[in-house]
Amino acid sequence: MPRSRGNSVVMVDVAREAGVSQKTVSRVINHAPHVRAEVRDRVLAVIDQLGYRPNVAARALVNQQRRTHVLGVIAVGLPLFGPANRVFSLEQAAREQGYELALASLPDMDPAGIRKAIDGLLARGVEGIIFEVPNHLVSVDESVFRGVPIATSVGRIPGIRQQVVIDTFQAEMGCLATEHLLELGHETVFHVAGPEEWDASRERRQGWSMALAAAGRQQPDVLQGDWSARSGYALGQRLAARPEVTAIFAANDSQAMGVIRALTEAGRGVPGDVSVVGNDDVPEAEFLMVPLTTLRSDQQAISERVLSGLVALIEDRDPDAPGPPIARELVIRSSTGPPPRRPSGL
Amino acid sequence: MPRSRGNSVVMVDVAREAGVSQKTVSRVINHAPHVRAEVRDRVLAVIDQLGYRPNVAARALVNQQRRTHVLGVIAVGLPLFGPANRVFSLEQAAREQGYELALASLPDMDPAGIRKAIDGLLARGVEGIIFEVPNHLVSVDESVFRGVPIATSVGRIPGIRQQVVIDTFQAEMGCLATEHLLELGHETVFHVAGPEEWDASRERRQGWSMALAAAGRQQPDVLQGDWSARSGYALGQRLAARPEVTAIFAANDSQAMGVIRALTEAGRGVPGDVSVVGNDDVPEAEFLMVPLTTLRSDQQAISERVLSGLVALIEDRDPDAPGPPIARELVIRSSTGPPPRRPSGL
DNA sequence: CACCACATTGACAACGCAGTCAAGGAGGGC
DNA sequence: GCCCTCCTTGACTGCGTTGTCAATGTGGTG
Repeated sequence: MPRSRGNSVVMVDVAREAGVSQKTVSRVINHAPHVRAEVRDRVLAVIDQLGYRPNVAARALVNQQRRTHVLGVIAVGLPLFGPANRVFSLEQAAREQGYELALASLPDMDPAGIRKAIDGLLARGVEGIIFEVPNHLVSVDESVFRGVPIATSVGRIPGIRQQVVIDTFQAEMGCLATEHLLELGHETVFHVAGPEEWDASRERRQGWSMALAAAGRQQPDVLQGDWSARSGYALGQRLAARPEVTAIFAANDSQAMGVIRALTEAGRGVPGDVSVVGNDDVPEAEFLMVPLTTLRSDQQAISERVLSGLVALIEDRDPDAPGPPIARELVIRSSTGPPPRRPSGL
Repeated sequence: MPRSRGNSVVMVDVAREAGVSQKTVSRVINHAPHVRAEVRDRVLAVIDQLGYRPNVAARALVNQQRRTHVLGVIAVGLPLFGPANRVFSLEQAAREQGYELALASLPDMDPAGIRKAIDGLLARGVEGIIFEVPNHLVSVDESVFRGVPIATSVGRIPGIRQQVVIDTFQAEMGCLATEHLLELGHETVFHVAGPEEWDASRERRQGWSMALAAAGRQQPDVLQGDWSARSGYALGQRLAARPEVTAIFAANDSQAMGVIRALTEAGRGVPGDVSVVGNDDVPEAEFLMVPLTTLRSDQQAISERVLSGLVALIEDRDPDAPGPPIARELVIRSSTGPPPRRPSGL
């Protein structure tokens, strides 16, 4: 019976050993004033000796879910580079601000699953929720949040009051990519999009669309993928068959890789015949056989702002304090260049 | 003052509304027997109507940290594909078994950081810890675990009793890759390794070494990288300069990508002049310009076994129950082939 | 009809901790 | 030297839940 009373060292044990009352131990633990230095040291020594650890459950209970210093994260698509990286940088940012993260990872955006995840997080006493669900229109009723503030980097979720939204400039990314290709002299730019239900995908597409419109170019039909290299490959095969295609903006680097593979396979060189831009700047992008031109944004800054916004909301401060600027840039490598000369005059 | 008493619906509220005692509500919640169906339904209706949610803190408190159904995960290197994928599949496996995960993500293997992470997890009342720290010899004293069982897929951590270890056959992976290249006719196989301090890296290297020894081949010096494509590229450049290199086993797919880039850049074709094998089978591997021959193992099965082993330990059952077999296989694509003909006779 | 067994329900205690309030002691001003 | 103040400390209580045990009701058996 191993779990008999394993770590049963509780405050009273420390108190008895140190010859003080339980309350005094509590005071020492919480750095409360009015404890003689000598007593404090003695108590601390006993704590160390006995290996005492406060029981969070009791603490949370008495504190009436006031300060658990735990923030919840609801993440979808963790195997993807973007979300995984986001969670990682959030964790770092949280640690810096003295918070811990409770992660609920979901395979998809099923509303029932999301509701259950929120319930679970709330049950664990999180003070706020970082809602990394890729679609801000997913149907969650305000009531499921029970007044706990939330932060998101996708878009304002309708009907939720306690909410801070950090703009990640996805549309601008699409714009930057498209402008770069147009500046190189391409007639127009084709787009291999991510899944329609992801905000980031839709916004990047809008940016692409706006840039084309601003330049007065015709807007080709969009090819819709699912972030995967596989989908990029399949869509790339279709584009490779169309001679008028000379420039492609893929919504992420994985898709861009698949597109490049398909083009190469079909005998169309990159960037000689077709230019390709990705998005994310995955660590491998620089070291592919044809180094990928792509878009990068400062994930660490985004996470810091998401986090400080949420903490501000929790602590009743102004959630819109500036925070670090979010850098974003086009990284030009080898997969983009001027369009090929027209085969026959003009 | 938004955080006044947000979700103050507690059991007594439900009890009062339903006209029963608080204890009866408790029974309904916990599916305890001896509650009349009619009463149960009435209570459930009130719970739904009032939006009551049990307070975990109180629950955990009274249960003496016995059953929180939360498992801790200590993960290092989350931005890497392997660890991120592992956490994801662990989360799924946990959900299936009725557990939740509390994640502590660490940037490195600093022992102080690990100790702090364990403390934090323990403080949150986890019943077990999945120790996804890539080196099993990292110095953690048994006492910091306070009797909580741990599971790991790296290797038995010395001095810890309550422990279940799942073998992930890393050495076999190295073996398979090397044998494949030897069978193709290569004289020997060069190895671009991962960081020395990662168990997985050392084991893959051992497998490579054993396969070479078994075939009676000479064992080239190892080039040590850090999992990144960048390091693969740097090391690949050195290998590209040596004409005797015709086969390379890279410890993961990212490094393999970098190696292939370096080789190509130096004018050595893959697989025409040099064959390259990776490890992990990242989703992009199939869709690179030269589709990567690589090794794949069944992450889902590994996670299931890690989890069920840990749960068995927690529930005092046999932790070595079989569980699903862990499939691992060589995926042969285009980056490997027979060695080139010797330039001059023999 | 008496009695027993068992289903159903509730009153009360306890979990580990921090808040409240009061008691004791030391120090300073008159 | 007296009184007031403030520092230090401890006894007691309550947070929301479940375990224990007793009380009540219900039905079946002899």
